[in-house]
Amino acid sequence: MNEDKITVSIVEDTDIIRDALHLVINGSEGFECIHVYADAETALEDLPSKEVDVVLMDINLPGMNGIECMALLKNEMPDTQFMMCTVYENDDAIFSALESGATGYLLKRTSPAQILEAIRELHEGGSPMSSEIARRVVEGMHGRKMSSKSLEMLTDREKEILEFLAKGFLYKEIATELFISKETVKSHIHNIYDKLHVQTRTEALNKAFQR
Amino acid sequence: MNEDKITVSIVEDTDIIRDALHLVINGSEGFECIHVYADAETALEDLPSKEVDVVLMDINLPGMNGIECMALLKNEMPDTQFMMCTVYENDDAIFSALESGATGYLLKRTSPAQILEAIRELHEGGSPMSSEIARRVVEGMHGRKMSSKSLEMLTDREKEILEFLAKGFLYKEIATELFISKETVKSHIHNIYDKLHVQTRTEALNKAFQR
DNA sequence: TTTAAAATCCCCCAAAAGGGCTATTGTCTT
DNA sequence: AAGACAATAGCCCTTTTGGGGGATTTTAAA
Repeated sequence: MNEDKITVSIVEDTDIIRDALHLVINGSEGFECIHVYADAETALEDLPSKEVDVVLMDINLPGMNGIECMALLKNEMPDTQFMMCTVYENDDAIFSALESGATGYLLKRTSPAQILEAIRELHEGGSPMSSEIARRVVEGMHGRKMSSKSLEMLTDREKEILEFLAKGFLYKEIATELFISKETVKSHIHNIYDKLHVQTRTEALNKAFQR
Repeated sequence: MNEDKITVSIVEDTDIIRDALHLVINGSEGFECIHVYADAETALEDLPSKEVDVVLMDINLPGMNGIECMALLKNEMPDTQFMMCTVYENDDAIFSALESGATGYLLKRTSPAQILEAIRELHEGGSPMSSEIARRVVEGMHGRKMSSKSLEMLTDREKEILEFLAKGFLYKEIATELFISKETVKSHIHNIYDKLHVQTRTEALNKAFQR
């Protein structure tokens, strides 16, 4: 009877919000809120022994913050989906949450109906994000490929060799890979460094890609 | 009278789809489709001289593909928002589109109503993505910080030195920065390489960060 | 056809990186 | 007090990098 319900846990320190979420979720067809926690430490103790589909995690918690807590929990519960649910919309919080394993990210002003919809979407394999969040994420990716400014001066061959440099290949390995001599590889790299105004491999990679 | 309309252009080679989008957009309150193109080359010639809020761009075009076309257009029209609209959902297409400047990414099976909603969202500063796409993007970010598995074995000092390695510092520069000898830096790096099972700086950085 | 840009290769040489090994000094935990 | 670990530092040695040149060939453009 409830094998088709989506099970949810909540980690949220503000009583009113926690209780409201609890009520909304339990009052909705197809959802069941099975645990609530007021802080990271309690959640860390109790949650790993349970099975739950989705965890709604606040970031601003007393003591350990929600991102760290989520990162630790995700290790022990790799199949559980974590949705950050917070007022923070600064890039650091967003990126470190997503990099640490969150798959959804909602702002607190999201309506109950949207939260339920997001939980369902998360459970079905999507990654619900408030649209402002999505934009931040996408903008974080812009211009990652090649800082076209410097890179467009590179020839195709040079870009090809740059790819190998990025993979950490030795000159002689690149030479073997491309069926050319080590000296030629050196020449190309010399030209690449000239064009990018750098002296070392790492500088070149930092300039060529965004990192 | 139409300063509040969202102006849209379409680049799409399939006649039926192009016409259908055209009709849907022009038939909807608040939207106006002002140009349509059947291929990248024509769009590149004509679009930069126009002003348009949103461009719907197909990826699979005859001749130049939509991603390249969008990258070139984005350079000349930095304020225009580009939404990729395609059947492709492989990671390469998604990432290179977003890295090249797209801010939205829809799959073709999206309904007309959702497409209109997405255009509006895009125009208002969001980044509409089909949920499968969002998940791919988010998964692309997972584990970017530090592959905690290998990195948690590093001491604080070692992590500190790793940061300098990432910036491309020479051993002696790191030594100066940290007020220790070059030999000590070398020792730390040696230990880092041991723990990460690598032999070179670039390998270490590739393993430590996700790139 | 002349020119220019790419791609190819070689030599010399110095600086940097990295492997291996040992050793001292703290600090913390048993 | 003993053991473990971290941070510090040094020495010897090899490989890799990267900076200078210079040279040839192929390809593309003017």
